Amino acid sequence: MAHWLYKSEPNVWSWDDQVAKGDAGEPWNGVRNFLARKHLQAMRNGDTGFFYHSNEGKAIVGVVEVVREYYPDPSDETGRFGMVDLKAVRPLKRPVTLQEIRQEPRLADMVLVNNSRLSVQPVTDAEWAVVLELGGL
DNA sequence: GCCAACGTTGGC
DNA sequence: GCCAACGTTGGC
Repeated sequence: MAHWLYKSEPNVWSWDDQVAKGDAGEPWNGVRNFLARKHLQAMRNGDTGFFYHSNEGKAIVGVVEVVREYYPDPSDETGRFGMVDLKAVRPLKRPVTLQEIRQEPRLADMVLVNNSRLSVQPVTDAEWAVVLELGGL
């Protein structure tokens, strides 16, 4: 099973918003980047990912799961981009901040550190375990 | 609020 | 198919 990281500005779509949707999940729409699309297309039902708050908070705050695989994004007029549905699984006991991630040698290769602008990123199994550990899970 | 980094667009 | 210009993102 693969792992991912999703970035969202909390004033647009926050972890609390995601939790409020419950098990029904919510489309992760609005991606307009080809590399991010590639990652979305590679996702499978049951894949888990981190929910990251950019700008405000700058921290990984929770775990989400893919509940619907890639399908067209109706908000994309060009028809080139799609989305997946995500549901909230559980929050981290404590948020893992970007600062902590930068200071952790085992996370030096995380995409978040090296290409912070990519909105949907792959996370390796090793990185997944380290972040869960830092987050108290 | 600034600015660096990056991805996309469009002219040639 | 290249590359300059532009727009956007996101950390600080």
